[in-house]
Amino acid sequence: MGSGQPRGRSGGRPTLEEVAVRAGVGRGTVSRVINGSPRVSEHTRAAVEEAVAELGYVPNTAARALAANRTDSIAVVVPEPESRFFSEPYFSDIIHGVGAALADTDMQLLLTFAGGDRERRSLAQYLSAHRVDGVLLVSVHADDPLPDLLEQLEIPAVISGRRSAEERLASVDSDNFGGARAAVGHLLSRGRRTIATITGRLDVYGAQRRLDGYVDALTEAGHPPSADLTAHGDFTEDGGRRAMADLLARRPDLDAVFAGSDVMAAGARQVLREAGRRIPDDVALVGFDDSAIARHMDPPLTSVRQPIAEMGRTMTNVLLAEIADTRPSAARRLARQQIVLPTELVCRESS
Amino acid sequence: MGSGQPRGRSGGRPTLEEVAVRAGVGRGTVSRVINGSPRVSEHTRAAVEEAVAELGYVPNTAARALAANRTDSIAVVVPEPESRFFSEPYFSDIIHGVGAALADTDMQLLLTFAGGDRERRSLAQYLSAHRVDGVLLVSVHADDPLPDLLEQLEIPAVISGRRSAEERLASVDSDNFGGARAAVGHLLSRGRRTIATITGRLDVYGAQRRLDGYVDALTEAGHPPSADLTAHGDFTEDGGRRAMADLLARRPDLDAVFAGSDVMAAGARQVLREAGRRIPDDVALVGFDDSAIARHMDPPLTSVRQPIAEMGRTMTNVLLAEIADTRPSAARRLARQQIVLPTELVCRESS
DNA sequence: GGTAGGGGTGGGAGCGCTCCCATGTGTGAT
DNA sequence: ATCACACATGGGAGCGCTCCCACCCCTACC
Repeated sequence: MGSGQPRGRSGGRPTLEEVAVRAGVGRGTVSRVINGSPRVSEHTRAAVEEAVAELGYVPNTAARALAANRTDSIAVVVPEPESRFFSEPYFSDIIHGVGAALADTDMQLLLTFAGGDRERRSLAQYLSAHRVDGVLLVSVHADDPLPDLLEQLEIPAVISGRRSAEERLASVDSDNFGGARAAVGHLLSRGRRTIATITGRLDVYGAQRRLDGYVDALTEAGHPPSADLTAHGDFTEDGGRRAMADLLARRPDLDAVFAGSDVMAAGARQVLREAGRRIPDDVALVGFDDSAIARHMDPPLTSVRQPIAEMGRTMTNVLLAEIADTRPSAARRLARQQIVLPTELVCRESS
Repeated sequence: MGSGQPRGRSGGRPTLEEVAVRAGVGRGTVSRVINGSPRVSEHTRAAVEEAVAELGYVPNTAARALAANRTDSIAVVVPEPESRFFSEPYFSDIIHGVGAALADTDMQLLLTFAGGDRERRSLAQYLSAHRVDGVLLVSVHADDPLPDLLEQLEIPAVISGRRSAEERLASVDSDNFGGARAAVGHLLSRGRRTIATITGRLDVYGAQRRLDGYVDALTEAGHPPSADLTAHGDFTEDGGRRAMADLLARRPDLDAVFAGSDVMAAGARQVLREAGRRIPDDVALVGFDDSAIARHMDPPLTSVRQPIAEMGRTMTNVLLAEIADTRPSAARRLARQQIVLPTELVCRESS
């Protein structure tokens, strides 16, 4: 593709020039009005705005992009092959927030997929061509080369979550540590004492932080966790099942489980059932994400809610600010924000 | 927004002209090579391709769009306010398919939201400005003016599902009728005889077709359904609850329920539970969509799977074909495709 | 040997906009 | 009245590409 015929040369959509003629002013003046420059008299501005309305003028983006060397669009990069990503509402919610934040602007949202090798290459090329003003990176792995490429190209970018404690890019994360602490604190307050945890992939920073929060809450309460109460899942339901089976084998006396995601909690629930443990009577269960699964599970799952849509909104606003920032790149680099949004424990019947 | 400074004028990215100089040919020739025109000698083509590779040349989209009056991008219009839309994986899956189909092309994917009135207006303006080559319409209501606008502007468009039996736009739908028939047939084959149904909003064509399929299957089997076995939901969980309560009140003897969506089935399940009916022992339950909820429900829900990602892929291919079609618009109008993709019954423990 | 014809090629003329410099035009200070 | 300066305005010069016409040269045919 990429060829295709030019379709019926724009059935006479009005141009800047025509607006100028109609309003009896010069092109430059119309351009100033369109772009909200203050250097136009009130009277002239009114005349131009009238002409714009009469003609139904809409600026041609391509021409503007060409002349001004900006695109008025940002890209969301989706690490597609992870089907986990698509099977959870995370993606939809982030996009939801991004869309909301963008609604107040003229910016367009581009969706790009960084799935296979080929797609990654063409994405790199795409970014090198500066075809977007900024990039939103969703769910990036620690070893992804994309953030470095963006830094090198000096393309504004914001990452959801972060890759490590010292993230160089601007980032918006949720308080995984605090959420985990709250979840475990809740279990403690319910009288549970032998609290196990199922972690996500620990090369994902957020998963590590959830584990940290678990350890911290228990330690603070004077019940430092023994190592055999921690099992590692990989964010999948099956991983949750395996981890739960391990835990039961090692510590049949456990009376609560904090899972690093709802999906893993779903797997754990199944194994607990099969082992004849009642939830929450014998074992309390808490998840993370507060996804649809949590509400529909039997019993409904207590879970830590992340403000995902708000993360999307915040990411977008941070990105727009970076794009608008005209200071030298060194200053911009120093000003990069690291935002952490609060999480919230949603109590249901599983605990 | 929409203003913002031009960022560091393109640190010398190579242009067509520079490639031409390097390859020792004219601009026109390079353009021909880039666009795969056959009117270039093998020898010249090789020289140009080498120069392109050496310089790392990437065409400037804005310039191309301006000169050729095409954008190489398509838009997916998302009817955002429907939170139902975002809470189900439908959206993600469609996008997934669209992305896959687009991976083979140079087309870009734009996401536009048609939420509030303001957004709708700016979308209309956006489309009027022909800023995309084509549009994918997802989940459109029967009375939405957008499709008509698109037709009038002669912008190629494909709709997911359809608005009525005689859809004027090209469309890709799943076989709702067949899926419902299969679901009901399955219940009949399991010996159920008093089969009720909970419909979605009947102004959604697909919901009507599911009801039609239900009626058809029962009629064909010689058990034409009585009217009191049909209750109307609105695709929400709460609607499912209410409909189920109605049904139980009217026909306490029912032994199976076919719900028009998994979410409504979830609501129904709850009411059945509370009424002391065991699933599937007393009442068999079948849903529609095969969403994550179906898998995680207790007991896991038998459901009709729609090939959503494939719908996205197919829609995209149909749209690309329409965009490439250069015949007069009357001929194009006649050639609009109406595609129906098969559905599949996924049997689980609820039936 | 002359004349069509065709494939291959170069480059002018825009596409519609922004940027910026040059040119008014009015104000206040000198 | 004179100068300086700010503000408002017009329009030339591109931005990088595609389209298309003119041109060249070579083959084929008369």
